[in-house]
Amino acid sequence: MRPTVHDIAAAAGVSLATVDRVLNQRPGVRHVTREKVETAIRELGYVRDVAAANLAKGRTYPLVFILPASDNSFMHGLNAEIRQAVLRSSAERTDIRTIEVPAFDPAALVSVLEQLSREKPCGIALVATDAPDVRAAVDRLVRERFPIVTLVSDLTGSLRHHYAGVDNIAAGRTAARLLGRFLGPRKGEIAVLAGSMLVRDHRERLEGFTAVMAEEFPDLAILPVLEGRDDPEVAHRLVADALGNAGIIGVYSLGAGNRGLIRALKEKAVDRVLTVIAHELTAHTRAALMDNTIDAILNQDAGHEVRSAIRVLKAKADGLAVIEAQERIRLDIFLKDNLP
Amino acid sequence: MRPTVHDIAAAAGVSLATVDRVLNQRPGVRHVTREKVETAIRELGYVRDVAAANLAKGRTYPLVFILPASDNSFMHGLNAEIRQAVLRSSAERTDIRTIEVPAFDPAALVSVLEQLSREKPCGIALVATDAPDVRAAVDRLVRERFPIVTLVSDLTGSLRHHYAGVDNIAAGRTAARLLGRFLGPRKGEIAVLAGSMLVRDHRERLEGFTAVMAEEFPDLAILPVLEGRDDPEVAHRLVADALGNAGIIGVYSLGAGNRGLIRALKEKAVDRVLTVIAHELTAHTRAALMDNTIDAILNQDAGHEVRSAIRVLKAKADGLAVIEAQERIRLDIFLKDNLP
DNA sequence: GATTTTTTGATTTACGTACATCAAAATTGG
DNA sequence: CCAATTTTGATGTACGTAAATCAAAAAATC
Repeated sequence: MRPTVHDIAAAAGVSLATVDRVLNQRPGVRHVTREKVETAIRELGYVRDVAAANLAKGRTYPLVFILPASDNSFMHGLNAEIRQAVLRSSAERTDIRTIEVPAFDPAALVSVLEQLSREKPCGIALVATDAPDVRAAVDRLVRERFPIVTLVSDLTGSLRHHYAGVDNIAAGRTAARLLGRFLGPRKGEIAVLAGSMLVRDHRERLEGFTAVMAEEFPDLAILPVLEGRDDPEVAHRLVADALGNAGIIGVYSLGAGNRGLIRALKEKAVDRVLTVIAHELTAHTRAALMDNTIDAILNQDAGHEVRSAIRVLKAKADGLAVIEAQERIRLDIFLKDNLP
Repeated sequence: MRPTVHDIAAAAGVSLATVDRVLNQRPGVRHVTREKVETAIRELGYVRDVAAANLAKGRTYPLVFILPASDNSFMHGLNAEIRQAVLRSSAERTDIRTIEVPAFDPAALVSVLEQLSREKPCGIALVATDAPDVRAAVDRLVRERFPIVTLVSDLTGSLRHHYAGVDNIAAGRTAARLLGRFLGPRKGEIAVLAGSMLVRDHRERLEGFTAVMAEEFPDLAILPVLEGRDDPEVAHRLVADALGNAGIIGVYSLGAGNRGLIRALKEKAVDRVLTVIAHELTAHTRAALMDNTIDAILNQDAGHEVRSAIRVLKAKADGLAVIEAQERIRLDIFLKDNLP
C-alpha cells in the first residue's frame, strides 16, 4: 500500500496539520520542521493521491483552446475533436472553452493571451502564429506559472511547456523521400503547393522537403512554390495553370485546400503519370488516394493532438510528470492499404 | 455540477441506501422502486464518479499479462513497456503481473488461462496463439465476465473485448505497395523472410503482401517464404543462401530476427541495389535504415499497445466506454527522415 | 388480523486529501 | 521573566461513493 499523509505525519513525528501545511505550501512551519516532513516524504516515497485531492478540492481544470478562424477541413476536424473532449468534460473534470482568433494575426492572438492572464484558466493550448510578440506573450504567461502547450504549430524558442504536433521538418523530408523513391530514375520537375509561407509549419515542411530533394534527388527540380492560401479555389487555379508545364512529374501539397488540387489533377492530368503526395487526411484526400489521384497522404491525428494537449495541461497543472513517448504526436503515412 | 447519489435519491423519492443498492446491484429492492431509481439516473444523466468510488472501495485493478517466452527484441521491448507500466501502478491503482508461457504452445496457454479463472484478476491481456483450444478458453473466460484483450496477435472469431495491435493484413499490403513503388519499373524476384507460418500475425502479413503483389505488381515474383523462426542465426543462414540468386531485387522481412538479415545483406549484397522492407524498429533495424541497408521499417509501438491494453481493461472492468480512436494501434511507417 | 418476510430508511464509518478553527506549545523580543 | 508572536497540534467537516447495521415500514403468507 502506498503511504498516506498519516504515514508521513507519523514518520516525521509531527501532526497531520503540519504535513498538510508543508504539502500545500501554507505558511507557519519552521524551516527545520519543514525539512523533517520533506525527508519523510522522500523516504517513504509519498505521492499525493491526485484523485482524492481533486475530490476534496472539488477541483476542475478550466482549459482554453485558442484556434485560428480558418475555414478548412483540418481546422474543422480539430474543432470537432475539441467538442468530443468537451463531451468527456465531466468525467475528466475539465472545463474547456474555445476561443477563435483571426488567422495569421499576431496582435489578435496577443490580446487574447493578455486577457487570459487575468482570467486564470489552469491551462492554455494555442495554435501559435509565429511572431516575436506572440513569443513574448507566451513567455510572460509561462513565467506567471500558466501551463501552456502549442498545438499543431509550434513556437520554437519560447518557454511553452510542450508542443502537441508533428515535426514538420521531418514531415517535409519524408515527403521528399517518398516522392523521390516513388519516381525512381525519372527526371523532371516537382510542383509544390503550400498554403502560405507566413505559417511556420508550412515553411518547415518546405524546408525539409527541399533539403532532402537537394541532397538525394538531384534529378528532380523543385518549381517555385504555389501559395494557395489553403483555399480550394485558389489552389485549383494555380495547379491547373502549373500543369500546363509538361515537365512536371510530381506534386507535393503541403498545406490544406486539397479539394482544388484534386479537381485540377482530375481535369488536367488524366493522361499523365504524376506522383502526388499531400498532407492531411480528409474525405477528399481519402477518396483521391483510393482512386490513385494521390499516392500517399501525410497526416497528423487531430484527435491525438487534442487529447494529448489536455493530458499534458492537466499534468502540468498538478505538477506531475508526463509520459513523453505517449505524448509524441506521430507523422502518419497513409497509402491506400493502411487507411483507418 | 454533475448530479450525485444524493440528487438521485431526492429525485426518485427514495433513500440513499436504496440508490446504493440499485447502483451496486445489491438485493432487496422491489422492481418498481428499482425502476424509479433507474429513471432518475437516466433523467439526471447521473454517472458514477469513478475516482470517488475507487477511493471508497480502495479498489485496485489486478491485471495479468500473458506473454510468450520468446527471445527477440520485440518481446523484450514489450516486456520493458510492461515494467514501465508497473512503475506507474500506484498512481493508476493497477497491480500488474506478467506470466510467461512457452511460445506457440496452445496447451500451455490454455492451462494458464484456466488457472486464472480461479484467481479472479480484473482483466487479462494475452499475446494469443491462434488455436481452437485457446479460442474456447478465452470465450469461456469472457462469459465468466473477465475483461480480456488480445495483444500484438489477435484471436479472430473469439469473444475477446478488444485487440491492442496492428492490422497485420494492412501491414503486409502496405509493405507490398512500398516495395513495389520503390522498385518502380524493375522486374525481378522478392525474397520473403518470416518467423513462422504458425503465427497468425506473420501469416496475415504474408497474405496481405502477396495479395497486393499479385494485384498490382505482376513483374515482381515472390520466392518461397524463408522461415527464420525469429532467430538471427537461422535468418542469417537462410538469407545468405538465398542471395546466391542474382534475380532477387527486393526483400520483405515480416518477422523478428532482423539482426541476421542485416548481417547477411551487408556481407552478400554490398554491390547490389536491393530494396528492403522490414518490421519492428529496434536498435539494429534503426541503424540499418540509417545506413541505407533497409529502405523502410514498419512498426507497432509496444508502449502504445501496453498502455492501451491497460486503459481498455480498466474501462471494461468499470463498465465504461473506451475512446475507440484513441485505442486504435497504428501501423508506423519509418523512413530515415521520420524516426522518433 | 397476526405473523413472517421482504423492502426501505436512517445513520455511521471509511477512503485520502484539503482546509478551517482554536487551543497549546514553543520561540522571540524587550 | 513576561508579553507578544510564531509554530504546532488536535479536531472537525467536506468531497462523492461504498458498505455495513439496525430499525421501521410495507408487503406477502397463513
